[in-house]
Amino acid sequence: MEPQEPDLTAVPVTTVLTALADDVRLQIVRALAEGGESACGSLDFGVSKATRSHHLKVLREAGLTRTRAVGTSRLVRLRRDELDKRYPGLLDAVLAPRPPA
Amino acid sequence: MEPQEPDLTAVPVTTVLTALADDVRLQIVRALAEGGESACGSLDFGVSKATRSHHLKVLREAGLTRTRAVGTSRLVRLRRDELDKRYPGLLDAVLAPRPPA
DNA sequence: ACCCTTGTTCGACAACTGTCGAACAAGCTC
DNA sequence: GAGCTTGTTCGACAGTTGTCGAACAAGGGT
Repeated sequence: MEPQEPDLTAVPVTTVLTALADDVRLQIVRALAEGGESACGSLDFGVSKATRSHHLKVLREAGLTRTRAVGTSRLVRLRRDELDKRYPGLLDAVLAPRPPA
Repeated sequence: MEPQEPDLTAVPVTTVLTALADDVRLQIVRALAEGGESACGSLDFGVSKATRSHHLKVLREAGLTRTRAVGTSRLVRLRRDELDKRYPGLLDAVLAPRPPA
């Protein structure tokens, strides 16, 4: 049971949307979109590491990210290309900056 | 006590995504996108009317739909233009048909 | 070997969510 | 007005979710 990283065609849209529909996770995705591959530890958004680990798992299982272990760290990256292919425009739409009002 | 339909700028993205991240609601949105303004009653997707009413409320409060009363019915419609303006590409991305595999 | 760093997993808990039937409200039609 | 149609609201209930601290696991450095 290692690759908890599903094929995108096997993930329902609602699962992807659910994964994106959380503030912490959206911040993580945004950070990954802007900063590229990052260590889990650098993705700190004010929750405990247990909670962060949970959110990263949700993202991974929704097909949004890939994780690889390097030393004691784990590097996480967004599956941008695949996502853009299966959900054209989705990430752009979600991550786009919006006028505050 | 009119149904409240928030200004889109007042709705967090996560709220919109949460509203879309449900199978029944997604079917409703899809039906509205394809069929235009529809009566609540015509939006039957195998849940009780209480549940359907709940989902329509979630959509309305997320700024996705508008509702107006006509006789004993209520006509619901998608706030397409506003949504496309605030979240360019989002609805297109979510509603687009996807290859099954 | 020891410890420190980095993460994951394990309960536990409160909050939220989807669902239903029943009761209620408001408007048509007879 | 009586009754029907169309929806909403009100508990209630089970399931899911976000959160945490604590325990655990694995690697690296000294």
